This record gives sequence, C-alpha cells and structure tokens, in this order.
Amino acid sequence: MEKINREFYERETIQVAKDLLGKLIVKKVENETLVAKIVEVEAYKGLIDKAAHSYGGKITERNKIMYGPAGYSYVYMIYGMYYCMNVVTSVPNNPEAILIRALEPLSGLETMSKFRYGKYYNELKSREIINLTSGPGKLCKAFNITKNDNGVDLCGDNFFIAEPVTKESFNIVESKRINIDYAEEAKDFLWRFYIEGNKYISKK
DNA sequence: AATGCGATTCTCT
DNA sequence: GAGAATCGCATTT
Repeated sequence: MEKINREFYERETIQVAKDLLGKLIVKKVENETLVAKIVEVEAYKGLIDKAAHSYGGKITERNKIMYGPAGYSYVYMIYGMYYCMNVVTSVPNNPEAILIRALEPLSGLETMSKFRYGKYYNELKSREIINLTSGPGKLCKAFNITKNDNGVDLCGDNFFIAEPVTKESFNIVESKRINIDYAEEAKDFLWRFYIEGNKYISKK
C-alpha cells in the first residue's frame, strides 16, 4: 500500500477528484488501522464556485485551511451534528478542495461499527452495513473524523490516502452535486464523481 | 420508492 | 439570528 504524495494533490482539482476514486483512505486509531476505498467525491473550486465555502476568495476562520498547501484535510461541522471531510488541492491561495462523499469499507470493520453505531459488526442489520460509510457525515462517524482532524497533513503517517495494491478498472459517472440548491448556476456543474455501480454511493 | 421533517450547534453576518 | 457541502425515521404512494 503506497502513500500518495503531495504532487498528486497539487494538480487541477477536477483531475484530482476523478483520480481519487478507487484510492484507499487510511486512518490509524488506537491499535487499529481503518481502510476504505473512495467511491464518491465532489469538487469545490472556490474562486468561481458559489457552492464553495471559499467562493469569491472569502476567508473565514473555518475555511482558511483551503487557502494553504495541497494535501491537507479540511473538516467542518454541518447541521450541528455531522462532520464532512475534504482534501485540499491545487496551489496556495487557490482555495479548492474535494469532499469525500462515500467509501467502501475494507478493513477495521469492527472499529468502524463501534464508532458509527456503538455495537458489534455482527449485530448490524444489512441496512446498517450499507449505511456504515455511504455518505459524507456517515463516513466521518465511522472513521471518527472530527474537528481534531481539521488541518491534518495527509502526507503524514496516521491519516493518509494510498494507492491500492491491485487496481481494478471502473467507469466514472459525472453528476450534479448534492444539496447545494442555494448555489445558483453552480448547482448544475457536473462536479460530483462516483464509481459506476458501487453499492456505497450516497444517492442514485 | 419517494417525500417530508426534526434533530442540533457551529459559523458567519 | 439564520442557515447549513446531512441523516434517520415516519408517512404516504
């Protein structure tokens, strides 16, 4: 399992978004390593994107990590109860990032189950198994991603993205992003990407 | 299968 | 004080 280097994240955001599909997100927690495949993402390109927190170059305490170097995590709280995780891309002062929207769990399932539902994996109903990581808030809960993970360098050793050992081929579906109705013309941009046919896709 | 709604608190104006 | 890059459950089709 080979860790992805910073140059990967410094490229054009749409390209990075598509290339993140099929990669592995790895997080070490306590005595366990959680691993899951990235199956759905959305790109946010701040300067021109009304759906982005950084639209028009707006800087706030919350979004300032988007203005730094690529390869860092941007984690924020939403709806008072969930976290969402992004990967910062491009170059400093071009505030772009990629929202991780869905994962396919691969290892550390017991620990994910504990974080997500507070019970053992073998107690989960089939519906709960699918819902472990099939959405941006869900996957943060399963991976125990919180505000403590905001601004972490994903080129470090405890939380990173890696190339899978064996690559499989898949088709990429492009669609409109989810829940950005306020974003005027940007709501129609086809900046959501997912692996065709994967069970863990958050919507349709 | 689709639609509707309440939960809950941080962030920004 | 308003609204949010969401989720889970209830209700209806």
